[in-house]
Amino acid sequence: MADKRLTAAERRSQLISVGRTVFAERGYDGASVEEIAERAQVSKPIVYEHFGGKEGLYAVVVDREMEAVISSISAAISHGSPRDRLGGATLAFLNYVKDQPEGFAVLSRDVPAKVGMASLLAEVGAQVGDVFASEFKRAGYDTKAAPIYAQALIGMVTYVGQWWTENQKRDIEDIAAHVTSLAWMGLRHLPRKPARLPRPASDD
Amino acid sequence: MADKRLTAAERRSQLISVGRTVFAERGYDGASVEEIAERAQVSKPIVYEHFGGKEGLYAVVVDREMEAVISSISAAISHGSPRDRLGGATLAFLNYVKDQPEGFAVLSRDVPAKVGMASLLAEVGAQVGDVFASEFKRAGYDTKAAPIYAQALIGMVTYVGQWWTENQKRDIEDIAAHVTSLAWMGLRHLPRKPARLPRPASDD
DNA sequence: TCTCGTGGTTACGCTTCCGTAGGTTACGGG
DNA sequence: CCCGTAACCTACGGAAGCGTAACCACGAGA
Repeated sequence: MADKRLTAAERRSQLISVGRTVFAERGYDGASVEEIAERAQVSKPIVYEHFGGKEGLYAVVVDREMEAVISSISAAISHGSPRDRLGGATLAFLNYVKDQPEGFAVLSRDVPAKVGMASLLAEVGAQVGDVFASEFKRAGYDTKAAPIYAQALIGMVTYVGQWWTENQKRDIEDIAAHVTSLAWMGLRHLPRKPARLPRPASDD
Repeated sequence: MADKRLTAAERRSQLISVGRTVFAERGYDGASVEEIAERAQVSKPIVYEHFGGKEGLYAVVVDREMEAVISSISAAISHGSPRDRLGGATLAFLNYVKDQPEGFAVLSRDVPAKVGMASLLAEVGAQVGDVFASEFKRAGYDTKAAPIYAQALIGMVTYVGQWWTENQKRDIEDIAAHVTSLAWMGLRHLPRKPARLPRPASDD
């Protein structure tokens, strides 16, 4: 039955793991402390003992996952040519999705406060936007457009990651290479001013 | 106080509108029938009278929004050059985000069943993937990569839409033009085989 | 063997909601 | 003037689910 008594540290670590699984499956609101306790073969107050409540456990889980993604991506963009950095970041993110699908699910789901994937991506987006802005300035492009491209790239990568988890799991490096290629070629060949779009046929 | 008695049709239509707002703010689980009823200046059983329950109202709201998005995009891609179609679809989607932010929020949030944005995008993704596949075949490219590019494009557009709602609301046509430009240029200049990515520094 | 701390448990109060049963007001036609 | 029907309400049953109070078990040292 393995209903041995664990030390506080062991139990805590186990609860974090179980909690991540349950939060990934059901989201923050949908997850119940009882289910987490039950899956850990333990009763509810233990969870309160260790984390003070649902939100406390959730905070720990999210924090750990954020840390994991950030450090992984940071390492990838720390050196190399611009193109290598773009490709490295893409691959790093997609590898996280592959290796930690539960963590990715937790971060992607709706969250109570201002944590989670949304805020992470907002920050990454702002940083990428800044990098683009300086590059754009050098090349004589409109710097005000830089954030748009940054957001577009992030959306590209994250959505592909989401898609990968839900469909046939192809080779992630292959996918990363294709996505990087699309992004890089798009950026390299940007016109100084984008072409005007056809007006929709609604009014005028 | 405007607490007049409405006809069934009027009340129904009002409840759909109020429901959309509340579902947009709180999501399906977070929304309560009581709050919807309260905001409609009506008591709870009225909602059950008209829609049979929370899920019934939700289904109607989602159905209407799906219809709106699909018809808008369909119109945009029905004619013109490939590039115009790409730009038209992008603009149509972003215009929906702009004009119906509540509807977009409802569709984007987590949902109980298999409805909502996720399934919509999955379908759109499959269709775009098919178009790309035939184009790729003509041009002698690897057709197996087509879905990747389709997903990447969809992620790009939807994430930019999301970002737009949360930040300074710039001119949507301008944004659509930039996004289209990035996508189009990326696609036009795709290499036959993407460059290999640098391996991450982990193993081997 | 007593006792004391660590790692548990059962049982409950309280709130929030969904969904429903049964009663109440206004209004138009005979 | 009266009655039926369409629109609406108050009030409740019951299920989750969070968080807590209060009580057990068991092993190690005095």
